Amino acid sequence: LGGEKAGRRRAGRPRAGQEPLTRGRILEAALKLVDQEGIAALSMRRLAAELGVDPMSIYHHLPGKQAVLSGLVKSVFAEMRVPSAGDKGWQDRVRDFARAYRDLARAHPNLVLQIVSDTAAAAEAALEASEPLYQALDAAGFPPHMVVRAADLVVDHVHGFALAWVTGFSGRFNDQPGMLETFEALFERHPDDSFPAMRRVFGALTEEEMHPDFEFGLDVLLAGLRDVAGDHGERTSNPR
Amino acid sequence: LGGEKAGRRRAGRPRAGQEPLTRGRILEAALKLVDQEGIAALSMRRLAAELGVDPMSIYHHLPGKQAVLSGLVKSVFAEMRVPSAGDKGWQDRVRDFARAYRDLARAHPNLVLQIVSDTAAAAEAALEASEPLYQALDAAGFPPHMVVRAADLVVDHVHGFALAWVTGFSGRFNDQPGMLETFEALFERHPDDSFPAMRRVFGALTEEEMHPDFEFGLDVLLAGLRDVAGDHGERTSNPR
DNA sequence: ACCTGAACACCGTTCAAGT
DNA sequence: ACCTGAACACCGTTCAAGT
Repeated sequence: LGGEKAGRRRAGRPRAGQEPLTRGRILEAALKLVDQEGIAALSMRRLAAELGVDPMSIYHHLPGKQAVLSGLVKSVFAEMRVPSAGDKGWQDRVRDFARAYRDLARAHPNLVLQIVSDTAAAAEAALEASEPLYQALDAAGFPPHMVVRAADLVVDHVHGFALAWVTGFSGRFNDQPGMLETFEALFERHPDDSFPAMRRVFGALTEEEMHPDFEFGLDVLLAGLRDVAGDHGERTSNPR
Repeated sequence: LGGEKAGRRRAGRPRAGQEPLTRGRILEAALKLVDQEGIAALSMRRLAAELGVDPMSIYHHLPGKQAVLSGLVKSVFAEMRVPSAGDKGWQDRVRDFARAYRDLARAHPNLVLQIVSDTAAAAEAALEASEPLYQALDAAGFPPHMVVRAADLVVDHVHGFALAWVTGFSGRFNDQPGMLETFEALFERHPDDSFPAMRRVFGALTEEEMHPDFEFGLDVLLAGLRDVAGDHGERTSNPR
């Protein structure tokens, strides 16, 4: 059950024919492992086996497991591409950013927990990725303190959504057959007069209407920002 | 470095004088351990040592480590208290829920990652806790499909905020001296013409204005919900 | 019934050694 | 310089045994 990769190698420099171990090759293998088998499958020993190498060899390129995880977060952030602004209005640009970030999470579901929790690692990479968001909010004419808060809000929302999505489909919550049934089963184990609002709401819903809706969240956030900007914001520019 | 708790015990029933091991005592000790030393400190062996018991004894009350973690999530949810509705309007009731949920996260920072990611465990406990939120949104006159989406939105936002808060202060991000300095240090390692919007925004900010603001997020969300309700919602009731 | 102890199959990482 | 192997101090969990 190791990997069909390679037999034991001899100590010393790599021989002429074989490609040497590098940070890049290690992270590539680690990402593949995490994407395919989940974060729990990533151990230094397993990773080494996958690379056909002694576990300790990895430590010459990355200082430890934490560094492997951080490296993974950085490399997926580096992949993130926000569509160029063009002549779009600030709201569409905020949407573009939020969707690009969501897509990053969607591309690596097994890494989402790491992405949203390892801010230290994400900080530098996220800096690069966040500039378009700050440009959009700045272009909207919000004052600086509102720009940061609005940016936090958008990012927090993507995090919350990604988390719900990822735990939903690995747990049994957003599963194919039956979030509604899950709820009804829960209701049945409680007195009839408990949870009146939830019973009423879920009772009136189809399975499809249960699915989380990323765009709805964006609509609400943007409408809210327009509104609140009026109070605190002294909006100045960009009619579009 | 174990714990100053107890020496080895003998096999067999607990003696008359000592309190027997129970699910409750185990979870209590586990929560204390997690609160004080973090989630990484929670191992079955360490937990057993803390209880003065053989590691395997725990398995007679909880089927495994996953069950301990789920039990922890459930017990903190059980502590959650949302202020009663009184004659407050739906928006204040949504605020009450969101604040209560945030406070739960704030009370157990080391458990936040577990809370936001273990939806399976949270489902039942969260059901109980979420009824006030559904009542508020239902009372607002939103149609059922909007109630679930609005509820998801509020919960996702609290999750995102809690995550940012918890990783902020355990990493070095929201740290006492200097989020702003951290950013400036990052900027200095990049070309002068990079990140124009972020440089402008952060340049105009005081340290205090950097701090995340939970209430701002709530303001935006509620304003957005009022707005969007007008489009899709056929609001019917509760002028207040 | 409830608790224990040895054992199994793993971990991450240090350190001294090989080439 | 780069890789290795044994060793250390941990893990979660199974299983047979104690009282």
